[in-house]
Amino acid sequence: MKLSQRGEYAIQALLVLGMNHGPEVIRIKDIAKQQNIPRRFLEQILNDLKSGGFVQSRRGVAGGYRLERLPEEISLSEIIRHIEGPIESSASSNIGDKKRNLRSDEAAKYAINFVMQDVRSAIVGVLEAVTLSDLCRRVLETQRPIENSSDYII
Amino acid sequence: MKLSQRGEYAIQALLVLGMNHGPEVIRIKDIAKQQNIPRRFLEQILNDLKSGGFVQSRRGVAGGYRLERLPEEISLSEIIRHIEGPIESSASSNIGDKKRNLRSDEAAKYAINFVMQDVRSAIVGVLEAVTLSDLCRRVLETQRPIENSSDYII
DNA sequence: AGAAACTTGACTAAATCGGTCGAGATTCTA
DNA sequence: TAGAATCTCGACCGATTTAGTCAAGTTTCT
Repeated sequence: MKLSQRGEYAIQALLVLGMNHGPEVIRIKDIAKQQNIPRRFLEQILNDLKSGGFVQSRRGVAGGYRLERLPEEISLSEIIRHIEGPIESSASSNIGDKKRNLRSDEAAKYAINFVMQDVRSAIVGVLEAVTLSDLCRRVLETQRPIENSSDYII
Repeated sequence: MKLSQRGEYAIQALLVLGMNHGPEVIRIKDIAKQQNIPRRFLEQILNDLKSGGFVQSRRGVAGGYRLERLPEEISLSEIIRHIEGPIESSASSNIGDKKRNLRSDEAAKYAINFVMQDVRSAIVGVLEAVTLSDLCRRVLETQRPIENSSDYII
């Protein structure tokens, strides 16, 4: 299970928008700079996220992006499914429910597909449980681990 | 999580060898025909499985392949790991244990990687639990679902 | 000796990936 | 109302990966 660069960038961008969640809008340029993402590439990705209903945009000189939904209501599985295509491949539905009189290669593929379906369920299970705001929290913890630490007295 | 064609063929081939497990050897040609796999491509794959210690080969006119290990002792995770490369990407180890003073893109990547690690564990968990012989059993069930069925009386 | 099989490594066509680019549409501000 | 800043849309491109082919071997049986 490898997350594509595109997918990782998408989550990074959403993470920035999630960290600065509010009515105001953030420019592509700033996201690109902060997260070190190629700007033109990020344009594509944000556009895609917009058509997926994850973000809103404002054009013009004071334009930019903001989240369209609450960070608590966006799960990683949705993001990844939209950006990388469906996690559960539809290949299984070819044979699907016949289950009888299969050629031996079909029988083999069917059995393999059965366990791959379990794999995909497991993946979705994990990703479903993690929201954008969960991820934001983790970033905060990572970035400010020193506050309230006892060995930080002058 | 998409299984590559190569990976699917590999499992299909092992499945054939698992179904006919014994001292005798099975020809590439027959596996290819039964599973409808391009013969030249299958040669490559079986070779790869051989170097991975999954199968043995015999050359010459009465040659062919057989399993090197018992079907009960070959897990899907091993097969897939060998044929598709490691499931757990090593990308995480770049940052890994610093966890402090990260640039914001590093912090984001770190958080993302954390959950992806969970995803990979979940995948491995499923694949680890399924052996080749489990898969063989399933194929048998699929191919002969009618035996002992009450509506199969002449 | 010859046929039948595996072995090895190079090769190729097509798809995907990561990314760039140009030209346009919108909106703010002076 | 001009111009600058910003998002928008779609075409394009080079590198890598994937799926598969091929040729020339080597080994073994008969």
